[in-house]
Amino acid sequence: MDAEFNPTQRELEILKVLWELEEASVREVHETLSPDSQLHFNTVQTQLRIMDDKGLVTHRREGRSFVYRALCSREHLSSRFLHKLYDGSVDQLMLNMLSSESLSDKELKELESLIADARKNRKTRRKKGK
Amino acid sequence: MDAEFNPTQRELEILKVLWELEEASVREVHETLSPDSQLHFNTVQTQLRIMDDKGLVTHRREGRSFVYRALCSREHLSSRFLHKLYDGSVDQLMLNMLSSESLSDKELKELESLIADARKNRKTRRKKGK
DNA sequence: TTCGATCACCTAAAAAATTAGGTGAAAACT
DNA sequence: AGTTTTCACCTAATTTTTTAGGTGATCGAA
Repeated sequence: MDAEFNPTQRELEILKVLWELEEASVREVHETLSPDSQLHFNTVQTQLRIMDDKGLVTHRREGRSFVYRALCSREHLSSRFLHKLYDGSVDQLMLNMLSSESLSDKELKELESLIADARKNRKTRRKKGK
Repeated sequence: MDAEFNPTQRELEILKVLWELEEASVREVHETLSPDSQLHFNTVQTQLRIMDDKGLVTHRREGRSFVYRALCSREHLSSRFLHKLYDGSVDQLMLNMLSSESLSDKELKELESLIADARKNRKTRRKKGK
């Protein structure tokens, strides 16, 4: 895959649908993405074909139609984006997000326990030898 | 500013330069962005003008040249991107990043106290009104 | 079996992003 | 003073993204 990969706005939306549905035909993507058919069916189809060319998604045949699947995960994408933005210093990002208004108190509280868990898991993992 | 704002690849690079330098003339941005002048000076200049039109940056005159400044922070941008990607459930992302190998134990520990601090500060701020 | 719906595929128009050439004015240098 | 450099500004070519029309094949229903 491309190292310098940056999904387009629309590509992102399509990826989100694929992540949600795991796998989806053009029709399914189209209907999920644009239930009121603002977007033309063919538009989505072309987009998916282009994304396929780019190596962003794959497809397999199922009967008469194609079933698409994303080739990169949500985490992969966000991680790459953040690394690009913060030049690798992810903890800097974390700090920033924590001090920003973007997280609710609830999220903050949840985070606290998440981190505790993460640390616990690390220890266990290390004892078992990675 | 635009609610549905998505910076372009190049726009992102330029923003990064502006974040780094706080403020910068076209020349400074150009030289930082492309020290070997792969990119034409005018290219950067045009890009900055467009970004100015979009409300992504501002400029002020300083002598004969313009000095540009970013109108959105790194945190703002990443926060927005992540919210878009994760539909608001940022803790999901955090969890993922925590379980990844990108953070050391030390960083993890620091984060823990950071979160504690953040929560404390929130409470204080709320008591004071706002 | 005929008709309409659905599909992949081909094509291309429209819009946006990216790049840079050219001009004239102001500044700096010689 | 004359030449070169630097700048904003104007313009446009190129590329990429976004959109969708048209064709023919296949499938299902009437």
